[in-house]
Amino acid sequence: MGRTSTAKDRLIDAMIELIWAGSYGSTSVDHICDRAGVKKGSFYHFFESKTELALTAIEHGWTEHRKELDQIFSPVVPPLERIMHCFRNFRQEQEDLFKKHGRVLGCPIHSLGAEVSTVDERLRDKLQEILSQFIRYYESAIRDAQAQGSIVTHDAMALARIVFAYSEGLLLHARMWNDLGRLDEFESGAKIILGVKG
Amino acid sequence: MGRTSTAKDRLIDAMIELIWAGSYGSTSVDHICDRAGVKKGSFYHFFESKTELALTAIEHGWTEHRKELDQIFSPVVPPLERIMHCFRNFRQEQEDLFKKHGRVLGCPIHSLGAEVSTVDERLRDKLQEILSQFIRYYESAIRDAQAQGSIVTHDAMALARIVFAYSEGLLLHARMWNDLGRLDEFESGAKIILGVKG
DNA sequence: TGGGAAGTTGACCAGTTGGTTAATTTGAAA
DNA sequence: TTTCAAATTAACCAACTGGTCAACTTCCCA
Repeated sequence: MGRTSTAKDRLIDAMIELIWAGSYGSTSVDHICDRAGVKKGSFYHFFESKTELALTAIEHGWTEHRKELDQIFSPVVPPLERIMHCFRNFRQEQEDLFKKHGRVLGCPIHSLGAEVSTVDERLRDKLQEILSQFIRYYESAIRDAQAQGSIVTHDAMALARIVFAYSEGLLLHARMWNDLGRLDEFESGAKIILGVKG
Repeated sequence: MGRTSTAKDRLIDAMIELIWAGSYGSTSVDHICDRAGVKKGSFYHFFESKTELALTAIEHGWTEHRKELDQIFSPVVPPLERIMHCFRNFRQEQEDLFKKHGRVLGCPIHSLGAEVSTVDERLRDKLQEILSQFIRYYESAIRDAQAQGSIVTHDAMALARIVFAYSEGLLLHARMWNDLGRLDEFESGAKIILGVKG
């Protein structure tokens, strides 16, 4: 079997951190290796290319995040509460990152998407796939809310897309202004969009 | 006085195009020079650094864009029509870019902001400034709509921010999916957010 | 206990990065 | 027509880019 190693995971973690804190372009293979405590030779032992590691890292991050989302969006929870809880979760996550990095980092999928979608189609496809999955959480919650009568809409999907676009926009602003306060509007904004009072 | 030259403008145009079509990271000084038909020595004759050119280019692009916005958001136009017209204008602009580049490019300020805001603070500040100015168009239109009674809200600024975040999110999706169709929702989405029927 | 698969290492590569320089050409204005 | 400030050019730089490789070490498992 040969020896075992944690280098692969360390590389994945380093990649996620560096892209999130900076950008894809600002994250060089050397930086990744330094951060992970891995020599470049080992890097290319585990990954074919930088793009390949990015792909793996994104996939890995999403798989982790989905676990949380599946709990937050559990059908057991009242539909609108799911969405509000999700937003509160975003805010908490950004707060934790702020404590660690001294910066609001926003959503890595979107920041990365904005950067690479015209440049690297394999990354773009992967990011698309993740976002397509993400929006389904909103979609089904909104559909449930509609069925339950807590909101009124004739097009749950359209509403989900608005909420989604809105949340991304807000996260991006929080990153650009390095201001957690921007995320306070999350819930009130969602209520306005969904037409809920309170 | 010495000789005159258009090289500076050509560099600015090339920078805007390349960043918009790709990213800041994917846009090298050599690429810019090639595109502009300018030698690197001349580049550094006109600009201190790549960042300096980016700053100038962004400023220049915004100055141009503002001319259009000032017309679209003229107080003479009914307030909600201003916003709808602005969105139709976005869509038209993206359509033109699509014809030219074969890609939906989205909003360069946001794509760039997502990429560089944690990395280059001078660029970040400039982008912040532009976005802060932009949102004022929405803000005053919404305030006018409120005064005029065509919408009901107790916080025009908050509503403006929602519309703004939403529009950015949508533009980013259009870029990521390379799909102009995503921009069709612009007006209907804004109407839902603003609580207008139709 | 030892064989061998798996992980590690550092030296190496060619191409690109942002940026510099000194010499040269140009053309607007006096 | 001269002048000289401004523009152009090509050659150059060190640092860094993503990526390769052959030799070497480790340690799981039979």
